[in-house]
Amino acid sequence: MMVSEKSVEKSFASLHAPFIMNAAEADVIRALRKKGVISRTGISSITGWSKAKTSQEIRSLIGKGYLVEEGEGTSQGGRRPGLLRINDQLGYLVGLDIGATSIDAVLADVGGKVLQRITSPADVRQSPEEFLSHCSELILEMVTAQACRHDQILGIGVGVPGPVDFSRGVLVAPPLMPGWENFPIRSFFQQTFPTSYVVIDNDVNIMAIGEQRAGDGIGVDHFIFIKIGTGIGSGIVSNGKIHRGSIGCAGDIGHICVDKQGPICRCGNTGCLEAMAAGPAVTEKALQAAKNGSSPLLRKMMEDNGGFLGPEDVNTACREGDQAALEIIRASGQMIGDVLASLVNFFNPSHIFIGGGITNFGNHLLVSIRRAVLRRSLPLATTDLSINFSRMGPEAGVTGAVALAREYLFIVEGQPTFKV
Amino acid sequence: MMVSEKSVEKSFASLHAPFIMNAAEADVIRALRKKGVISRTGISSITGWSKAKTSQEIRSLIGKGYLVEEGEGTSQGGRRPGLLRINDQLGYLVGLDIGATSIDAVLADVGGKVLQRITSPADVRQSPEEFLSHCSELILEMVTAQACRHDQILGIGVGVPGPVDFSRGVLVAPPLMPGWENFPIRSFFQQTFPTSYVVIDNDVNIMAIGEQRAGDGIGVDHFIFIKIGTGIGSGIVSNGKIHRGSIGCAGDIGHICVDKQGPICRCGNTGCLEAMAAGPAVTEKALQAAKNGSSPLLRKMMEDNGGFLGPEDVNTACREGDQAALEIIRASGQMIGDVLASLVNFFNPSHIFIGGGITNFGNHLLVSIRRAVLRRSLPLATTDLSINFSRMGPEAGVTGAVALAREYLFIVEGQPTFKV
DNA sequence: TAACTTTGTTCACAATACGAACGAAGTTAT
DNA sequence: ATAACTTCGTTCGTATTGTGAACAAAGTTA
Repeated sequence: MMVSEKSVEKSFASLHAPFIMNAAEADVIRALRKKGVISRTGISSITGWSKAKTSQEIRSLIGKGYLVEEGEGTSQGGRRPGLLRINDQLGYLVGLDIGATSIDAVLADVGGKVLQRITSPADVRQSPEEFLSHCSELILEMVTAQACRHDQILGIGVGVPGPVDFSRGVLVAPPLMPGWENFPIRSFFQQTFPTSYVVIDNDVNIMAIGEQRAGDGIGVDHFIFIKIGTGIGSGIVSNGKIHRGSIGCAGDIGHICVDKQGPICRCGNTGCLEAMAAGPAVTEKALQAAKNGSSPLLRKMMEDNGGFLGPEDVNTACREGDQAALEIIRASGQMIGDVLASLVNFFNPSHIFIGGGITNFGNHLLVSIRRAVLRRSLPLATTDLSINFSRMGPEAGVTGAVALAREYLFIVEGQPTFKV
Repeated sequence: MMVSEKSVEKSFASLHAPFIMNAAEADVIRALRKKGVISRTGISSITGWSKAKTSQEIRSLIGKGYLVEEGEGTSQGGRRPGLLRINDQLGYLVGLDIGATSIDAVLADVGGKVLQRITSPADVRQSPEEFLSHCSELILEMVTAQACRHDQILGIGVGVPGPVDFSRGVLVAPPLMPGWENFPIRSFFQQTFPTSYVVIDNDVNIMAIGEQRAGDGIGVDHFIFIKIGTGIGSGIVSNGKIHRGSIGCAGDIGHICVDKQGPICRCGNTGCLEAMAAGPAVTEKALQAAKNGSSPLLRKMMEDNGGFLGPEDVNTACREGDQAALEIIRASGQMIGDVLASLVNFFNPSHIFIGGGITNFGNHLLVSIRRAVLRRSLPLATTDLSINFSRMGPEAGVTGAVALAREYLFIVEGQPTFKV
């Protein structure tokens, strides 16, 4: 009686994160993470543990509900292997990508498979409480839609547009959202989702993580992810790990100076990359071209738009062969490329991924960036360098947020912050 | 008989690197590395192993000759602890810092204590065989002077002025020493010193390692070490580890563009930092000032020198209050600072250490660098940033080379490249 | 149908690591 | 000065951990 009651309690409790395990079990989980579906013998040969021990640990993990059997594989000339996988029904993960004007949220299973995605307009100038309550509602909306319980949310990964003290999980002097400084995002979410582990990171860092876990950055040790949109930022991966810097503001390349005689930036300095080459600068130049007559097409688009032009208008004009628009995009690409050239010399990455709203500017932008980098970097640093748009599109952020949360799903005895 | 013979053989063989040990023994060694001299109980509490097990492993390590007893410590209110330390007589390490015109070599014991240091002029344009033979002779000279055997050299750390493929231990497309490309430095040294493990790294990287292990960089996770001399280079530490980049040329900031209208650099581009702010540029500007009459003092020094001026002359002139010399140094500092400002935004280090020949230019240079960085970097990135000269002087390189070699002294069963 | 192969479990055994007890060496309180 | 406590390190019995060998299960191939 006693024993059976205890075991029932335990199997229920085990549905709540974090999942505690020993080192050998962690090896098994790691092997499963890598391979997805694999046999006991396969796990044994990956982990190095004997077949006997491996089998035993797997029995334990199945007992706890972490693993499930997934039918049988094909015979390799003998008995068919019994396949195993991590129990995706163990619970759910949430990824949040907080932008200045919108929230991107996904609900995924513990395997990282996205079940639902929501995008919602929002204003980051709201108070953190209001804004995050909105986020919680979005999560609960998905929870309801997917018919799961809110206490099955095991991890929440959050990307925010500002510098983050990663270990404390708070924003540090964020220019876009001053009221958020030191706001305890982690405990806010844990009030509503007490079963979940909450990780906060910079928005570009989570995009880089997304690229590293689910994009073309898999297996790449040194790369830079550039986000070009309203601002310009970057996520840095060094030796396979995110480089966040001393106080978490690494990658903030938007305010690198490209021209001391340039226009004044919102940061107060002159000639910042962001002020000269990001979205607003591009549309500003386009408006000038429309007004001063150098581009009749842009002028027409402006008039049709009621006096406004967006980045996508410049792109359209460029596609239709408008020289002024092309020149604006080229100039932007060259300035970005000049900055990247310095960073390539300094950091020697093997890949640069470019993402963010400006991505659909297409090849003209990419070509000018590449050309500038090739011209100004050391030949050695560029021989093995690829510069490309991220193929993950707008999903890089939330994908990375989920991947980040997923890292902290399991906890190993003795090791305070173990990542599987 | 058999047994005793065997054990003699074993204890002799154990004098040759690498020293193989199990995981628990490695924990003991690691604790000893950290504390230097420590009791058995102390090791037990650091490693987490029980007193019984710790004692046993220590007995084994003493038996192998890796550890020695170091008298007794002071009582903490009970029996006096028996102190232990790593056996410094185990063998010796060599650090080599190869410069364009000189070799800096040290012989150290396995504790890292420098026993002897030699500096010798050399020309890197020699063939690798000639040059490295010269290095070997220097090492043997020290070996003789210190009355140790050449087969007691257990590790050689080498810093070379060029990009290094660290895992293969060869230079990759080095501009200063084209004939060295892919030359097997490692096996060259192992012919003469078959008992030693040879590690090759970039010259600025080993300076950064020196700063990290024995200088003000101890415990600093993110820093940049800048070397300013004939050229300008940097060593990068991210998350406590050297960042070498995709092909090993990370940190090569000398060819970052500071002025597109600037003079032509030896790399072929225009306006590189190196061409505008490094040693040769400084002396060139000083010569101009001497010739065009804007500095009578420099003119006099030039004439006394037979038409030449060195960086130290500019420094002297500056100290004596010469305005032209001061302006030259300030301009150099500002350009370096402007580049560093970009790197600070990108990398967010907590420390920048400046070393190399130009270091003794003193405060004028440092102040202008700091001022430029503070003006052009994000305030957030500079709040916690310290920019200082390295206090290790010309010994940073060799110290780092020894530290690097020392990491590979012990090898743990199963783990291919374990660092203690 | 017999002879291999591969998978996974069982079980006895070896090794590993620990706790408790103890001896050794010192310090502090009375 | 002596008793009582502390700390250090070793010894030893024991519990735990992990393994290899044997075996059972399930299939494939000659």
